[in-house]
Amino acid sequence: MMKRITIKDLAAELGTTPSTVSRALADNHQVSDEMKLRVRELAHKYNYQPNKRAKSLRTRRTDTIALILPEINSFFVPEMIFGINTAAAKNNFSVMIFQSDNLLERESELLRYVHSLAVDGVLLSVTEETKDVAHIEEIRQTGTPILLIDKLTGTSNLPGVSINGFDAAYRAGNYLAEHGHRKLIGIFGNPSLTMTVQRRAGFEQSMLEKGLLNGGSCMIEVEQILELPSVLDTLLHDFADATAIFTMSDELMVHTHFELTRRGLRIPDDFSLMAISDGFAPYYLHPNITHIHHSGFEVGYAATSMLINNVLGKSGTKERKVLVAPLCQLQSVANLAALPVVS
Amino acid sequence: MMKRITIKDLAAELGTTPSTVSRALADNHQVSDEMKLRVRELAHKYNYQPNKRAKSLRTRRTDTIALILPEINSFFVPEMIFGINTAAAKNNFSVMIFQSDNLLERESELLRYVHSLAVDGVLLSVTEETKDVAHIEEIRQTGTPILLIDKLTGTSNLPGVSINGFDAAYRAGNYLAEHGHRKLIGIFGNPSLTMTVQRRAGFEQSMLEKGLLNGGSCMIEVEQILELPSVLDTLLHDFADATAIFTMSDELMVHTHFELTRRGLRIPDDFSLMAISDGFAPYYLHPNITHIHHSGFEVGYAATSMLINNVLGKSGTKERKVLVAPLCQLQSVANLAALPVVS
DNA sequence: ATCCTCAACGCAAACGTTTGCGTTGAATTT
DNA sequence: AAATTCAACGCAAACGTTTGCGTTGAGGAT
Repeated sequence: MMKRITIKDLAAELGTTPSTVSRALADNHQVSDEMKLRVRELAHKYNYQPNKRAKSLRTRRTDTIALILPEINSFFVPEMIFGINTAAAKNNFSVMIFQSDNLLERESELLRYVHSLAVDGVLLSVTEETKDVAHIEEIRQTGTPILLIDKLTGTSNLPGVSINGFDAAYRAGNYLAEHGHRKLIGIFGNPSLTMTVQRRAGFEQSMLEKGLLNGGSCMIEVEQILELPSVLDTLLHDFADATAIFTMSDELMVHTHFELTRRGLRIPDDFSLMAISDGFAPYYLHPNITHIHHSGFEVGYAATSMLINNVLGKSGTKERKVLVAPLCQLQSVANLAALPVVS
Repeated sequence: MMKRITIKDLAAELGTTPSTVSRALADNHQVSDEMKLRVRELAHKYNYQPNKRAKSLRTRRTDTIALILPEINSFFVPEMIFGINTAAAKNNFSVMIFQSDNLLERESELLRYVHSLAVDGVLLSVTEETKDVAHIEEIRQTGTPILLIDKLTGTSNLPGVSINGFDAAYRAGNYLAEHGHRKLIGIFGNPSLTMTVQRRAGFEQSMLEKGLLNGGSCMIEVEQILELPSVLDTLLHDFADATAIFTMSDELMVHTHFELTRRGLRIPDDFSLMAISDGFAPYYLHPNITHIHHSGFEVGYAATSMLINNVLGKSGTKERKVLVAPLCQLQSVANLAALPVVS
């Protein structure tokens, strides 16, 4: 177990001072080429690694951002982390990950905690409980940039990046309508999330414009995924003549897909299925699910780049950024419009 | 933008010194109850947050561990991160995440980098390229505990935690054999991974003991998931009378499931399907896939607990720990043994 | 010979904590 | 009354860096 070697050790062995060694390693013009060479050789010989903690104490920069998210699920989140990590790595930043477990209380704690960690910025995906943003503003006032990611607050107008949920659901509705589907079932998640509100609104707007709102279509929200089987039982009975189902998320999609095939219903023959999805699960299911691609990678990458630019002072924009999600046309939606219309 | 308030500021306002404030906040017996009260009140009034970087510089403890993994996929990894995070949070530790992109070169860089970050320990999931462990030992010699996680090295005997892949695959093979399957197809991943070697060996051992090795069964390795469709084409043709398929991972499982259903083959009527899985995807697919549950959460949690105990000096064990993966019996395996045996 | 310039380096403070040790004054003991 | 004890606090160094400024000496200009 070797002692960790410091700049002082190098200085002592070279018969110089820490300041010169520091400058030499930083390639400062104040030190001669000869000295730079000697320093570098010794540093390499001892495999010297600068202590970034000490450095950050002095420079007040840590090159670290914190990511706080409600939970780590298997759909959207991994890709988002991937995007965040690559953007961070590109800028030589590190990222620390924390979970709020969807609890406002824990979110507040973590915000204070990362502040004590003196990170350069924080990426925050708010919990379902987060309405008031006092705890966020509290940290923000200290000068630590905070950027909301994916899950934004509804009431406040804090800067953040996410996809345009309204638009995504709106275009999904249009796609179904344009493929001749007149009776739709829309399945949504927890209604207390702004994400749900927006997507539902977009879908509703589409149905309104296409004149599908009051003709055997329906929209429903399931808070717990466990409720889905029984909800679908009711739905498939009450709206048996619906031709297409839309789900606002991957989780709802895979479970809906499962429930349909479990009942022996075929996709897209008996029901068409469409979703807003991260873009992976659609390829695991048969037939591949037509979806609006909500890329976790892009959201993560864009948000992290913005935040770091903010930290580096390259950018002063503190706006909300919404990404548009492209449509990915696969095999789960039947084109009824191609058939002769029965009047 | 308020200046960050420090222990000095508190001391100045209270007419005392930083040392007393520090002790007061630490509830040290050397300071009077009255002073403690005054300090706490002021600290609360100003919402004082101690600077952990400064603290860690002095105490030589950062309460942070680093996690380095080859990639962030959607199957095993998210749950493992979840497990790591909860174990860390329980001990008031933070975790930083880095990706090596499955490159040995990058792994070395990251190892040096996290060392310069002065983390208290590191969780390392090695790349497929990692044979030599010099770069790992280099950091280890400095006193930073390193624990391998999930993906271990084959040659060296560095401490680590993972599941018993041999045993998992062995029991999967037994399960299939005991359910009357005599001709099996085993599908495995990249053969250069020790994980693959072990699982394959376990499956082979089972087939050997059950006498299935040379009777129309086969084992195959696919390096790239993209190869799977064509590989299955060949397999299903050459081994058309096989009754069960085993896949060593989630990724192989979902794609195999897809390829089967795409071809109109029914599970388990035409083929039984079994896998080693993280335990989520089996429930998305129909029918639910019988699997050996390789819990990412448990692996992550166990490893992190071990590492932190090591950091805290509570434990000196530097062994390898293998977890056993329980069998989860669902609907994808037909019981042929219940049928009368045709002689 | 004197002055100025400038390259190359050292000194020391600072970042915000923790902590060993010394100091103070009051209370207790003899 | 002198000595001892002890609670409560301050001093200063230290953790490993960075950085403003001062110092040194050599070389060139006058």
